[in-house]
Amino acid sequence: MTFRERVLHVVSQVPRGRVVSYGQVALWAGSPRAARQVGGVLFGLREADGDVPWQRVVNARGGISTFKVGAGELQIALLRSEGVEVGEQGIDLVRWGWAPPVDAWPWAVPPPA
DNA sequence: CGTCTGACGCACC
DNA sequence: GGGTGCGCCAGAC
Repeated sequence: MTFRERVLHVVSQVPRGRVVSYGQVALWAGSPRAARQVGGVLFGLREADGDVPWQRVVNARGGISTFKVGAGELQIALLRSEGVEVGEQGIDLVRWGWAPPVDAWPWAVPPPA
């Protein structure tokens, strides 16, 4: 299982109409400080990777971070089409942010009493 | 192996 | 509010 595969797995779990930050994806992919690498993975997405909802990944402040020409507009359009409110300031993560089920967190297992 | 780079994040001005 | 600097680490060379 490569880092890239874990990232795509995590992103694929984000439900329609919700968003997560690069940092969170990195965290859940097992590399808490590898937020930049998450961006690198999404940057290199191909059709062969299937329907990965890359548009649901935004930066920690709810902003769009892609630099690919046109991708930013596309991302905003896709998010709005699934109900996410994208304002001038970006997205309200408190409202649209998503977190995976607690039992999906390997390190979230509470220590025995 | 060593180096470089960057869809980030955060601490500081 | 904004702008800058730097640590981060997986992957490409």
